[in-house]
Amino acid sequence: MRSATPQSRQGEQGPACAKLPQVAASGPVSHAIGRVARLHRIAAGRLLKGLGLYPGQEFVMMHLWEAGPVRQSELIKAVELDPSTVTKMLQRLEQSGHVRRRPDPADRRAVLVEATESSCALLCDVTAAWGELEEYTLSGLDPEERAELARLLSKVEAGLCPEAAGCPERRG
Amino acid sequence: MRSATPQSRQGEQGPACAKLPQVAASGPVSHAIGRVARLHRIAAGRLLKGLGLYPGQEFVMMHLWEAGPVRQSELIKAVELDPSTVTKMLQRLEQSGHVRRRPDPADRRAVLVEATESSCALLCDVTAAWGELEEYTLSGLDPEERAELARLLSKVEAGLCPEAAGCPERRG
DNA sequence: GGCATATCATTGGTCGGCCAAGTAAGGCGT
DNA sequence: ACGCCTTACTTGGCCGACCAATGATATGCC
Repeated sequence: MRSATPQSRQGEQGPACAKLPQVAASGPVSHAIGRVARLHRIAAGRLLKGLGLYPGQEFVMMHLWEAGPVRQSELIKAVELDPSTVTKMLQRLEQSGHVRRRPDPADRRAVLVEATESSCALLCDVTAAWGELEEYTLSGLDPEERAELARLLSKVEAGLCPEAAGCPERRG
Repeated sequence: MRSATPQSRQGEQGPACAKLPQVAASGPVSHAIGRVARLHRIAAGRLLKGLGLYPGQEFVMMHLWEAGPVRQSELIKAVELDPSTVTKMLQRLEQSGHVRRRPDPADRRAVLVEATESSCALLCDVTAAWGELEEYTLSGLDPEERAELARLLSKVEAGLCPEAAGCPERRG
């Protein structure tokens, strides 16, 4: 109801346009998840920018730092992303010198991926940035709330994740 | 060895690669937010797919359905996205017939956006899908947990959002 | 051995999302 | 009336992320 009298043309749209009181209010948690994730990602982006990484790449690098040279397929499983996403990310990470790739001698389909030495210098910075992000995200929540949030999120994740097969595909 | 004993080559990475116990475990909530949001978006995508919408577009359409013809700048404020994001989304929504745009007679810079009649037929479906998504997301949480999650998320959002100016830009 | 199938990775395309820059038009102040 | 700042949108470029389809290799089965 701000500018532009909302019902000006609204009522004329047709019978199918049953006016619901508060469309946007439906699914408050879903909305919140989206917005929080977006803001969180932006914050991550800022912290990572100075380190030469883009948001999302930290996960890959962290796994590489932690696990050493790994097969790409394993990396994909670890970060739980689409293979094509990882491929493209690795191409960019390779080009920016954070990662090295070579064919796996034991399996000519596979590719071994490892963090470069220079990238290892980032480990501490990234870890610090990540910790800072966590703190920034949770500022304003006391320890108890933080634990509860972590618990609830992992519960939601569990409900969202494994049922990829049985999740609602169509309505009805 | 195929799964590769994790420490096989690890120690050789170099001195800069100080081994941290669980790099990935740092920032558990941040990790969870990212993963939950991703899964949530995928679920939303599935539900929306049959309706001809892509995830993210629902917010725009919902606002248009609710508010009627609005200035694009107002839409941008409402959905809290980058102007360029909204521009491109609207171009696609216009092309797919969900939205109509025309210049604002009162301000020749501005553009008025409104949902098309045909798109209004989707209102109920989208609302239903959105409700289903909410339910699917929260399945496994009792009412009390749901309320608590909503509360915590909005607290996190509040902490993340307004301090866009004062948020951590660099480490230190 | 030889063929069907599964796995690994890549390519191409599409979207959402951001930033940075640019254009166009209104609004002021003097 | 002129210049100047602000607002409103667009464009181009880039990245993460998905899906679908493809080419290469391994492997299983007969």
